[in-house]
Amino acid sequence: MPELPEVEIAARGLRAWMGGRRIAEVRVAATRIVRGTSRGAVERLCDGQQVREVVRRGKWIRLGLDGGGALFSHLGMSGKWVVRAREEEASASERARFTVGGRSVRYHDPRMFGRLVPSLDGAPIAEWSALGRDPLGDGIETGWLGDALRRRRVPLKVALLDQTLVAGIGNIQATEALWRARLHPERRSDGLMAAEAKRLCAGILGSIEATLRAEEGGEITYVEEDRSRNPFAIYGRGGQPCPRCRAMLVRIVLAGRGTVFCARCQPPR
DNA sequence: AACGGAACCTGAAAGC
DNA sequence: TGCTTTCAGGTTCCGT
Repeated sequence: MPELPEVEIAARGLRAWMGGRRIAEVRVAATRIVRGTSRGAVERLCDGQQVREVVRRGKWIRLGLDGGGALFSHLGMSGKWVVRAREEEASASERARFTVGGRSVRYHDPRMFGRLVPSLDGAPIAEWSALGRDPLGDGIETGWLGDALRRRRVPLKVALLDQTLVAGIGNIQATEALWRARLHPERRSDGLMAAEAKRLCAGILGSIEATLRAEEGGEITYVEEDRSRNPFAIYGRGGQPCPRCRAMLVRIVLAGRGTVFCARCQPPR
């Protein structure tokens, strides 16, 4: 599912396909994707507008339009931006279509958890304003992360999933970052030593960068669409040996989410 | 107030 | 073989 690296790749795609170009035609097919307002509102906002910039923060993308408005995009769990020839037929999961530069930029989202949110004056929507630091855009550093974690009293995994702390981390990146940092997902966030916060900071950035390298280029495939192409070290690998120490990877449910970790190199405390 | 769990969805995989 | 059930999880909402 889309987390920071996948959304970053989507933003790069949108920038290449739409940046500086005029939207000649818009069609939003699924009302559920828009929510709160009508699909017509999105169509009226974007129709004929030039895309001035494409910015990503966390798992959100903001398309800035030359008329002053903006369109915000969240991919939910199965959203994807793709480019197609204009004449190519719509797939069953197509929810919106933007004709730009002679090509067709399409939003696919089979499960429809994603959202397209119009902002008439370009002002940030509440979800965007609430986001914490973006590891790539803002950068994160050890001292800040350690302080922020110590102010909370939740399992580390829960803290990492909180978009108001570090924006863009989802279940996969949280799992991978904790493994890289050799930290147990249930360790309490207020009990971290400085050295551990340093490892976690490096783990977050390392995992995001590794995922970006593994997934960039070509059209993106989410791991649950094709499990044979799992680029992650331990996500989705419960019951298999830890790639670092060969102990059996354990899968638990934490905060309602599948959580894989190595009981040997991610000790409970 | 904070926290857990359900709901929202559909396609794929597992179970029978 | 084919139908049914379970699972996946980002975010919001609701009940305790």
